[in-house]
Amino acid sequence: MDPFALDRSSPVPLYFQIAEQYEQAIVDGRLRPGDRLETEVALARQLGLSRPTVRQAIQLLVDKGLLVRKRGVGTQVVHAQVRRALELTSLFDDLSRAGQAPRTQILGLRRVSAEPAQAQPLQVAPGEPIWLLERLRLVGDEPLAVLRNCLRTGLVDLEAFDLERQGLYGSLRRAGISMSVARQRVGARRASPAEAALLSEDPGAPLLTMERTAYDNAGRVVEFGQHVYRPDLYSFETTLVQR
Amino acid sequence: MDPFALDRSSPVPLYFQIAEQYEQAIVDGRLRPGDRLETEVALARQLGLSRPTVRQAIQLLVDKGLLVRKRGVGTQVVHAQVRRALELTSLFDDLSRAGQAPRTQILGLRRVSAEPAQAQPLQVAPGEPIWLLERLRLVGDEPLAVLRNCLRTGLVDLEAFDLERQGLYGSLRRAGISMSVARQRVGARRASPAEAALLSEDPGAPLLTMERTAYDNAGRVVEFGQHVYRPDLYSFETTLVQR
DNA sequence: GAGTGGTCTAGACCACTCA
DNA sequence: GAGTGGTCTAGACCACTCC
Repeated sequence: MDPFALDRSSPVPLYFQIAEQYEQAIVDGRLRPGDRLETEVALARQLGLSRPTVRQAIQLLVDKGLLVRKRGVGTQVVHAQVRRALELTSLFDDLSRAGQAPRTQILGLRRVSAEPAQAQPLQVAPGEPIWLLERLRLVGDEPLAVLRNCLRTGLVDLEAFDLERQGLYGSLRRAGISMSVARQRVGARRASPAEAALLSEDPGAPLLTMERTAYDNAGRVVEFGQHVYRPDLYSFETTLVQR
Repeated sequence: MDPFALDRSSPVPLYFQIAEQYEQAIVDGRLRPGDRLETEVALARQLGLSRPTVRQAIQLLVDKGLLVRKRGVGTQVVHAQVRRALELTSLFDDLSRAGQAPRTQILGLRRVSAEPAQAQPLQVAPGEPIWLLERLRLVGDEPLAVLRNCLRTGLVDLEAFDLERQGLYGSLRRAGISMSVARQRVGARRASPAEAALLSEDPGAPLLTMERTAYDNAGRVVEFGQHVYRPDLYSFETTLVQR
């Protein structure tokens, strides 16, 4: 490993700068699966930092599934091909980063009265107005997913944003709304006739489903989504870490 | 919140004791969604601990998606019905804890020569001997999933364990092998005729699929699984946290 | 016995939020 | 301006692994 370049005047925390450089080294192949890192104490001495700061950096990468630690032994790069972990982002971000040129087609955006099935996850009273957004996601010319989202009104005026270009999460970020936590459930079912038509699939074809409820950093529900994906074009990848 | 009972002679770390008691309070309803916790400094003073220790406890629950923090504001309980997050466990554990009396039927356990498709994820040479384990999981009398696992030989003698009663992960734990990290991919596809017969489904019915590679805390591949689930009986739940 | 990561202390300064 | 969480320091002792 090359020496680190730390910028103490940067607003980026030191532990994050360290973690970024290690992550890059792993992705680049400068650190290979099974390689041992230097000990936390040695690293702290070399970098002129305290051990807790170095430890915080390593912990970040352990949580991402890139490193494994063993007491009395040391810290090693995990023996796995590194792929991007599932993060709290939208499908739009996922595909943009994969360079696949996603497009979005708005099928409908309107204010409706919340039905009980929508009101409950959004934690509003039934009959209250909510945003209902339906979109078709395409990658190239292939339809990929049908996205259906419910949002509380009052948070943001969705019609003011270019949802086709920025995606929903990008628009929310621009409005100053940042997601903090999300719960999601992934399942499967047959395509309805309408979904099959939109996705160029046979009726009854298997679809991957995802339901997600997202919360801001005040713990309030921001968004509830029910999405269906073509399983030949999309799947969900997660890294699980024992804590 | 009631005062905490900390046991400094316990081998359980103090930060974990604190986190456990908060988690219990949230599950019990003594702490309700939106409730504010006391400040980290105040908590440290009351508990007679340093602030970093208290902070470590809170971080654990933030990572679990139970609490949200906001600088300049405070720490709150997230506005969500609390459900168990997806952890690094097996389906057997999942169902046991849900009180659903899972059963396992071993369809086959044998040593085979690794085919390339099996050798690659296990990181052994093609043709090397590996364990191949096929099981049918049932809940009550309903078939739930077909589980197919490949393991490196040499780690453990699978025939020495009662896989029907303990599950695979339980057997590995007994053999002193603990999982540290796992990567998994969830998708969907049609049932093959054989799978349909095992799962009491129609051929071509939609199935939920999961591929998982698990690593021990030396970063070595331990297990590679390809599983299919009946989507009416099982789905995958995850909590995503912005870091 | 030497070396590792796991836990913990008792402070410090800062950026941010809100009144 | 007061109070919050975010970051960072410079140590300490312990449990565990390996030789």
